[in-house]
Amino acid sequence: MSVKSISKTLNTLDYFLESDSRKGISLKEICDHLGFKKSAAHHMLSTICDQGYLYQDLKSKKYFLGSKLKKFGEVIDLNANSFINFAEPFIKKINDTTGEAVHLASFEGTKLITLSMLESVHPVRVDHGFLNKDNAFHATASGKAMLAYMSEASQKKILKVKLEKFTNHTITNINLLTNELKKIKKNGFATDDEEFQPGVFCVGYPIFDDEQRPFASVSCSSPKFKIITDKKYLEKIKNSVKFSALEIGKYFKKTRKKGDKHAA
Amino acid sequence: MSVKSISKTLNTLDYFLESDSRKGISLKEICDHLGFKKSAAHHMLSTICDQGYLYQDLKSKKYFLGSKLKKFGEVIDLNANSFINFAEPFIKKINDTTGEAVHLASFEGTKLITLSMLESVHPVRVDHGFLNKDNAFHATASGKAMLAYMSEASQKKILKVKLEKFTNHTITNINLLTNELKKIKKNGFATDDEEFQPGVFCVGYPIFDDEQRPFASVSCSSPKFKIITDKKYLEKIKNSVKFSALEIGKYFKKTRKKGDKHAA
DNA sequence: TTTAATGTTTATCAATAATGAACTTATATT
DNA sequence: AATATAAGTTCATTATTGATAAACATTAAA
Repeated sequence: MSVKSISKTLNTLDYFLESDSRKGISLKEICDHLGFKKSAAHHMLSTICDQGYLYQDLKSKKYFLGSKLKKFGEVIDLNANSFINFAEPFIKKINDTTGEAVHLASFEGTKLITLSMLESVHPVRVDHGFLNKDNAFHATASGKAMLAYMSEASQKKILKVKLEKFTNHTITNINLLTNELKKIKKNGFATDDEEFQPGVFCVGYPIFDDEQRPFASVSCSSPKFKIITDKKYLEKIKNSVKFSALEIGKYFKKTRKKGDKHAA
Repeated sequence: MSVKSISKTLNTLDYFLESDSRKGISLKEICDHLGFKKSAAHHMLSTICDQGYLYQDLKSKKYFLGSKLKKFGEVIDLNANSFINFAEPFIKKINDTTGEAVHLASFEGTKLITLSMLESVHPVRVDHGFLNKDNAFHATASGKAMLAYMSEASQKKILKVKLEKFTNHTITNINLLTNELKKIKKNGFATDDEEFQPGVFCVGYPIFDDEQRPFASVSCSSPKFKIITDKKYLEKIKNSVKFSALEIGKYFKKTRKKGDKHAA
């Protein structure tokens, strides 16, 4: 069960993030885009403004992001940036050797998140930019690479949602997926054979923390036809991703302390 | 009228900001601190997690700030940082010459906000750190310096809330305050004579944007007894703050464009 | 100045969020 | 390891609350 007025509120904040809100957003625009009645929206926005998450310009009546939200960024930066920075050169290395798009992923609860990415440098490139992968744990190499090494309990929680069918190749059957995960654990890496986007083949390796739990993953995406026509190409990618995944994993040997979070 | 479930939600997010949430916060702790029933809190938190603003660790069940909140920081940084950076050396200059605490303030809607600050270097120092000044427009030199130069309509909106009495000197009568604002406009600067904190005297000058509207203000806080015992001290502070306020105002002559926000 | 459009307030009513109990899972203690 | 205790989750019920629509106010446009 979810609380409707909370969803609406957070969807509204999302809208400020997606659209260019620097010149403010009017009540009307918010209602039009999110399907709210102006009266209800007004109550909602007043409440949000009271708390300082948004504010309303006194003259134009338009709404702006409140500086309080900036503080969250500062707090979260403190936590996550050092890992991303550590990983950066190794992500770059995959990108340099393969020329393909590379993604560093992690997860928050049951959601797959993208920590950083580098795009393909090839003319025919795989461009999935910052596609929302929230619910694509089961359909991506990044997701499956982590999933395979999680406890059964964690797997269950993540997979209890309906497995969305992104392409004809997406594995939406839980049993088939469980088998796939076992295979991944045996092989040490995951693939995504057009399961998320047609024509795109990905290879993903898990990154383990100091307790040998999957904390993140790196993946490399390439056009499927290249994999088919050049058998050695897949090997090249696999080697590159594997190497970087191992190197990034060394982050935890240096810096992480016991009792930290991320105990999936 | 405000929407209760929204307030609760945002208060909850605030709690993550105030407390050190890096190791997660339990449902219990949230309930204890904010006075929620665990059942209701669970519904609320599930909804927030669905939207990615928080997430729940699969094993420990504790809640963490979601990386989505980081994105707000990035967007807002883009907007505001350049002004703060521009102002920084002039804030520093006041701090250097007086040794007292200096604040750069602005406002969002009807809320007074602190953009940056430097603490006093004196042994007996005025330490109001990051005291929440949301509702202290009427009781601070920063607030009054901006208020004095706003349109009547804007003044009215800001002052329609109950004027909180922080000290015996706080002006809580709207008529007295209106007179005070007129005097400020005539003098060109505002003072806070123990109106916000006992024993603290502040001087504040407004900073105008390219349309001659008050956009921000600088203030300098010193112990009241220094002002009393050394008559020249106040002049020294006033000169220093005035100079910096004027210099910071030059920001708008260079960079700001028409049609921007902040049309108070 | 009039009209249109957007934003704000209010009172009412149906929908929804809060409740407490039952249940499950995790943690602590013996 | 077994039990006890505490924390987290789910469910059905009911009262509260948030959505509504209409009236009102303000701003922008004609």
